[in-house]
Amino acid sequence: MFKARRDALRELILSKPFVSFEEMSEMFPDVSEMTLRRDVEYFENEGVAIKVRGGCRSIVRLSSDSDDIVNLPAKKLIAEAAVPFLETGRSIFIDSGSTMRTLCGYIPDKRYSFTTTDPRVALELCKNANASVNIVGGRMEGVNHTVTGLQASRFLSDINIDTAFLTPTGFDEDNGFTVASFNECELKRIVAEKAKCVVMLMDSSKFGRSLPYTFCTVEGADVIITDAEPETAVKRKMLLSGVQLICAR
Amino acid sequence: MFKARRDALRELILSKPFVSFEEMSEMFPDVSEMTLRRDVEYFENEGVAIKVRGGCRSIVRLSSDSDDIVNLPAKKLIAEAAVPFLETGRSIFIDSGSTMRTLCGYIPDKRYSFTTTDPRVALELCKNANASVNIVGGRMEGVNHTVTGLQASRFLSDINIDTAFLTPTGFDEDNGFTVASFNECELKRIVAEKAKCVVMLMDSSKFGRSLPYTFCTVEGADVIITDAEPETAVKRKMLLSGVQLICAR
DNA sequence: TATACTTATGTTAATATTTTACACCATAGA
DNA sequence: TCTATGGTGTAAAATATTAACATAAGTATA
Repeated sequence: MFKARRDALRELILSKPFVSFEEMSEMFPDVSEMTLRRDVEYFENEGVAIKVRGGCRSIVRLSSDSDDIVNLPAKKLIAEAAVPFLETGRSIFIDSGSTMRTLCGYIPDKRYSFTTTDPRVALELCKNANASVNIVGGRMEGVNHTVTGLQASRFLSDINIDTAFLTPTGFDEDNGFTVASFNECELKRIVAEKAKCVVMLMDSSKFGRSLPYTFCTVEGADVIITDAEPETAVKRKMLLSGVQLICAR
Repeated sequence: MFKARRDALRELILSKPFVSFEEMSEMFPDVSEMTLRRDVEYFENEGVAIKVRGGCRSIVRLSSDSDDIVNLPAKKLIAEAAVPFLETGRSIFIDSGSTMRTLCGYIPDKRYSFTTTDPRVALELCKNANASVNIVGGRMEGVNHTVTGLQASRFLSDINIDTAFLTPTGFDEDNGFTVASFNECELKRIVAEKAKCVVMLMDSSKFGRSLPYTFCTVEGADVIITDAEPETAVKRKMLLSGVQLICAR
């Protein structure tokens, strides 16, 4: 029955932003590519996906707010590399920012339990029917749309965090991971300290930039995911600290 | 300068769901198709459009949450009528929902102090540089994007509310203002009880509908703003309760 | 149960698009 | 002025998509 195939295919498509015909063929080796093409055409008519060269993209995964994210291609690579660190049944913290919003598009619809300080991240995550989404309450910063303040700190102190996905505004060897605002730093620091595993997502434009407030040192991170090799000295320091360094490309 | 071309092209792309390379070439006969291809690639990286066979599609025209608000004209009238009840220097609560999102567009940029349960409302309010915006923390409901749960209740109990702008899902004479979910009801009830002034925004489609959970009675409201006269009996009851009834038209 | 009919699928050739690679030109900074 | 950078054009090469027809598998009707 072709219905079963379509259902499985739909799930695959909904689970990530892009699926190639190659992947589909791998998943369904017993039907021809032409059939899969026709399936995709069907999904396009259904409004589930749109056909692109080489495969298709799921509509729900297209981030809705088209505010141009700088360095989007790098962030996409990083996001993809970060997905394997998600674990169901654990408490996962997702930071604020465009890198995290990009990540959201790559998160499959499984029974994850999320907490975030970014309302836009929360909205994206809510598209996943199986996810449980918590948003941290508090004062919202007008510019970067992150929640901070006393209420936010209190909120966080009440919950446990297994894995935290964080992003800095800058990073260098001496000061570690830094941000521009005190409040934001405070929040991230709490999260970094509570989390059993800190996964730092950082595109290469952050390298060599240092901002006033450090929320985490190199040693404080467990995993660093980036899109380019850092300088040798920096790299050595990371590896000596026992950090797992991933260069997505 | 290629910038002018890109800007014009961006506008074209944003104006409709699909633009073919043919159309683009027609619009810019003096550049090669290859250049337009490269432009489209640029837009794809920017997150503005996605390449498809034969041209490109604009992301804003696809995004799933370009949710058409039902009965928008009525909601606009109601929103406009609600603005005079906003006061600077007071703690203002804004409910979740499309009526409230409509309201946001009418709020002038003054030194208001807002608290809301709706992340989309929060994002809208943040556009006002002078506003102070607080978002209630807690569990986010996937469907209607409102925050509820124990954390949310606790959050609310810590703050004062002067004026609360609320919306019901249904309203009738016997049951008052009702909603479909227990958690949502719980939250609204807390707000309605804490607020010194309850302003109920309700388009006429809510009349005569009754849902399982009542969060506020007619007497509990101070102002009711709607777009059509309620039945005489209902109207009499409202006026006898000392409620200020406003029919925006 | 047999028959016709619809629908899903496979195969391959024809077609169209996309990419690649390289050359060229203009502009801006040294 | 030289050199580097980035935008652009051209055409061939690689690739993907479509179209057309053939076949199988269900489905409905007599």
